[in-house]
Amino acid sequence: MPLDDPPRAPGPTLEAVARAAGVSRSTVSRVVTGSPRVSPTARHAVEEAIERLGYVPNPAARSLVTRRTGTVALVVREPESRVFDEPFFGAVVRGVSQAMARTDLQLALLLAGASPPDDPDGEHERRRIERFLLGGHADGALLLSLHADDPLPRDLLAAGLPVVLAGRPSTPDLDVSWVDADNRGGGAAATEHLLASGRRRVGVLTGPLDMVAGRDRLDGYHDAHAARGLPVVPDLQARGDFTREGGAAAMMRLLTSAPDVDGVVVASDVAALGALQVLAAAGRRVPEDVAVVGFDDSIVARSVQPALTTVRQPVEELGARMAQLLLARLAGEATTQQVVLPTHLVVRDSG
Amino acid sequence: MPLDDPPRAPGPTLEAVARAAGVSRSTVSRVVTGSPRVSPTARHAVEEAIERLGYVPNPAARSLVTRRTGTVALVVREPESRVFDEPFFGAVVRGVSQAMARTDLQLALLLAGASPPDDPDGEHERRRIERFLLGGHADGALLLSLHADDPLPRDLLAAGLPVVLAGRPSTPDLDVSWVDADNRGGGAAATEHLLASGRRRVGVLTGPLDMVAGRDRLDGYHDAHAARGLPVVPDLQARGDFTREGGAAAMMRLLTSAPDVDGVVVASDVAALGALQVLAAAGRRVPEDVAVVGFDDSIVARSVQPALTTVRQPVEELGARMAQLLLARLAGEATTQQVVLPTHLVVRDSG
DNA sequence: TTGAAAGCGCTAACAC
DNA sequence: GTGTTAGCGCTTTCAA
Repeated sequence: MPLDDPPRAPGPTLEAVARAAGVSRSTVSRVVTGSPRVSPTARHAVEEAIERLGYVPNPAARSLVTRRTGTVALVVREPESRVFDEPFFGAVVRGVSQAMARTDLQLALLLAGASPPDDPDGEHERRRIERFLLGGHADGALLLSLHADDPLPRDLLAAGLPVVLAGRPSTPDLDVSWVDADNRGGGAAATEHLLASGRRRVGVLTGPLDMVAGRDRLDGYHDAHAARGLPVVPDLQARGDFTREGGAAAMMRLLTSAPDVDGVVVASDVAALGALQVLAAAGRRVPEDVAVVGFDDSIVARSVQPALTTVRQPVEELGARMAQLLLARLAGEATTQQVVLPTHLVVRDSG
Repeated sequence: MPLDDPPRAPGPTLEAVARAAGVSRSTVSRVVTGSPRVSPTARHAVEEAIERLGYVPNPAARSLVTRRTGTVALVVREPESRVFDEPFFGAVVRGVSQAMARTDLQLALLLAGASPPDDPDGEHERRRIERFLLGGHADGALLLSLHADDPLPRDLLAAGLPVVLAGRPSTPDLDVSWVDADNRGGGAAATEHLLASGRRRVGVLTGPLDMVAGRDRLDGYHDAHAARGLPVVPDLQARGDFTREGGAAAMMRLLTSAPDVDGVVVASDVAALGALQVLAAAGRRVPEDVAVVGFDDSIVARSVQPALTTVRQPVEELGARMAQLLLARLAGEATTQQVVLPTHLVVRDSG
C-alpha cells in the first residue's frame, strides 16, 4: 500500500523539555522512567515542563534502545470459527484487557487463518505472524484457538518469545505456560448429570477432534461412562463442530445410528441449538424424549426453548489469567505455569 | 510493573546484511523499502543475504525515522456493553482485519470505559487513549461505540490524527469520515412491517438515546408512523438499552403504560429476548397477541421461539469499510467520506 | 546506481 | 544527583 503522505507534525521532544526545565536530557529521562535518583527540585521542574509542553515520549525511540515494545499480541488462529460467532472472543479480550489495564502494555490483535489443511493460506499466514512477532513488534504473545498440529507455538518458543496458550497444548513436551478450562471435567459432569437422571442411551455430538478442547469434552463423556462401568458404543458418538450447522448435521447422524438415544451432550451451545432444531423437526420432545446439555453458557443457552442445561466456562477469567501469566514472564519469571480453571454445570430445562 | 528481564537476543541488522551482500547499508535499505533505484545484481545479492540471515527489519528503528508506526488502533469506548455480549464486536474485527490483510498494517486494540457519567473512570481512560494515540503509537484510529457527548473524536481530529468513526457523529459539524448502518431506515422498516400487517398499537423499546444508533432507530419508528399519518404517543415508548435486562424492564413498563400494545419494535435482538420472556410471563402470545421485531440478526434471533423477525446490519462490511476509509486517509486522501450501509428486514415468525 | 554521513528521540553507562 | 556521551537500527539527503 502506498503511504506517501507526510506524517503528522512531531510533538515536543525530551530535548525540548530539558531546555524548558533547565536540566539535561538525562534528568528528564530519569523523571520519565521513574528513577529515584532525581532531586525533588529537578523532578518538579521537569514535571512542570512536561505538563506545559504536553510532552509525550516517542515510543519508537524508546523501544529502539530498550528493546521492548510495550506491546503484547493476541493471536487468533482461526478467523472463521466460533471464536467470532459467539461472545467467547469478546469475553477473552475483556479479561485480557482488564488484567493489562494497570500496566502500560498495549494489545495488538493478530488474526491468522487456521493451520493447513483447514486453511489453504494458513502456512503463509503463519509466516506473516512469525515475522511480525519475531521481528520485534511485540514482547510476548497470547495464542488462541490453536489446532493440534500447529507449529506456531513451538516456533515462537524456540525463538525465545514469551508465550501463553489458551488451552493445554496437544504435545505435552512443550514447556510453555497455558490456561485451560476443565473441559474434560465439564464433559464428565454433563454426561453424569444425564446418566444420573436416568437416561440410558446418552450420546455425544463432539467438537472438532483435532482441537484439545473438543477432545477433552469427549474424553469426559467417556470418563462418566467408565465411572459407572458403562460401555461406550460408537453409534452414540457423532462428530460435529462448534457451529449450528455442524450440530444439526451431527444430530441427524446420531438419530440414524442410535434412534433410541435419550440424552445427548453437545460440544457447544450453538451446536446444541442446531441439535434442538433437528430434534424438533424429528418430533422428539426435549427433555421428555431426549435431554440435551450444551457447553459455554452463552446467550444462546438462555434464548432457546427449553432453556439449555450447559457447562459454564469462566472465559473472561481465562483471558485474565493468560495475561497475568504473560506479565509474569515479561517481569522475569523463568518457570512456566499451567492453570486449569474449573467449569460447572448450569442446570436448566433441557435436561 | 517491573520489567527487569534482559530482552531477547537481537536478530541480524541491516548492517549485517550489507556486509554479507557486499554492499552498503543504503542499498540494502533501498531493496527492503522497494526502491526501483537498485541494480538487478545488487538486489539479488541483497535478497539472498536477507533470506540466508533471516533478516527482519526493526520496526522501532524504522518508525523512528519514518514517523509511521504501521499500526492502526481500534478503540472501543465501552467495554461493558453489547459490543462484547454479542458477535457484533467479533464481526467488526473480522471485517477490519480482512480489509487490512493485504496491507502490512497491524491492529492495536484499545478498550476504554465509556465517557462519564456512564463510567466514572471515563475521563481518565480518555486521557490514556489520547496519550497513546497522539504519542505516536498509531497512524490512525477506528472509533467504536461512542456516546454522543464523547470529546474523544474531536480531540483526536484536532491533533491531526486520521480517524474513522463507526456511526454518524452526533454533532454534524465534525469533519470526519464515518460508516453507519441505516438504522433509521431499519427502524422505519420494522415499524412499517408491523403496521402493514394490521397492528394498531405498535410500541417501541428504545436503545440508549445518547447513542446515535439508538436515537436513529427510534426516529425510524416515528417516520413510519408519520408516513401513515399516525400519531406517536408517549405511552407506547419505553426507554431501554441493548441488554436482555434492559429489554425486559422496558417491556414491563410498556405493558403498564399501554396494556393494549399489539406490536413492539425492540432496539436489539438481545433486548428483544428479554421482552419475549416478559411477554411470555405476562401470558401474551407472540405473535398472536403481540408481534415483536428485533435488531441485529444475531444468533439469538434464530434461537428464540418463535424465531425473531429482525433488522439485519452488515456488521462485517461496516468494519471493512471503516478500514478502507482509514487506509485511504493514510494514503493521502484529503477529503473525508461518509458511508451509509443498507439494513434490511428479515421476516421470521415473531411478527 | 551506489555509498557516506547525518540524524530520528531516547536510554544507559560512566564520569563528575 | 546530574551531565556527557555513545549508541539503538534504520531512512534519507547529498555527492560521486
